[in-house]
Amino acid sequence: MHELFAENQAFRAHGRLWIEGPADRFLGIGRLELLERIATTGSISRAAKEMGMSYKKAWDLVSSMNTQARQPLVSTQAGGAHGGGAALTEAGAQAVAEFRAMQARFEAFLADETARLYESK
Amino acid sequence: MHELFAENQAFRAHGRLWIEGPADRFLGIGRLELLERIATTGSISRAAKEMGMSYKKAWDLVSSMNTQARQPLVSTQAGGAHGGGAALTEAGAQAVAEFRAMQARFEAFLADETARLYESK
DNA sequence: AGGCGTTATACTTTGGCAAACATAACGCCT
DNA sequence: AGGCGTTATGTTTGCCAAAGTATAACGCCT
Repeated sequence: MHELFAENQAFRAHGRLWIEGPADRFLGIGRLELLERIATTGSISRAAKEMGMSYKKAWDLVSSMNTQARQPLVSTQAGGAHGGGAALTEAGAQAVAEFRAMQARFEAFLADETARLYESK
Repeated sequence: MHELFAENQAFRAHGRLWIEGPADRFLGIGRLELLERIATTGSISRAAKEMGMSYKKAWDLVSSMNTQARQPLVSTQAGGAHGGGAALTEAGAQAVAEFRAMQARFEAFLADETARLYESK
């Protein structure tokens, strides 16, 4: 047992991981979740509502990702059947898959570091 | 070369790492730097000034760390020679060393993930 | 043609939090 | 005793990012 950190595992390694783009933050856990919900709901507004996020904020995030990436991650249509909608592009689906994997490796790293806090020297 | 991320290495994995304590954030890169400067300057106020941080904020951070840890990380004296001062305790020095190492492993992880963005599949 | 739900974008308001300000206490030192 | 630089703590101010409000355009569908 480690001397510094208390016996009841009250200390844990936490963190945030994201990909920084040419202009701005490009993709983090929040944007990832938004992309996933756009994929399942077929619309930015429904994805935003599910996350308790304003449509404006969601749209700004999508815009930030689309303008930074070589190819847009989300394709949109204003008007049409059901008023329009949005979907992931090929590049969008690929970005989701890659960042999910990166995030999983990060969570393994954090679990490892938390364990290390309590291992005897 | 990867299809998603542009040719000029404009995308990089970034992140923040910290140790969450029983009540609150316990130790991150900002608090670490503060502790290190307390060690070298011998005072909270000088450490804060070096970092462009208000004394109050620095004191609040020290207080948060001292109350969460089993033993205080920083010992202080109000009044006395030169008005008083502050120093790292044994536990404080140990916390600095351990978190420095954790942060170094994290930076290696980030460099690895950045490289992975550009490796061919 | 008009309705609907969506995307698209500008403008205004608000809330939370960091910074600034203020004050007291402490204990050596001259 | 009084000054000094520090710790210790409460209160106020200000800022800016987030949220909210408003409006327009789009294109299927009845």
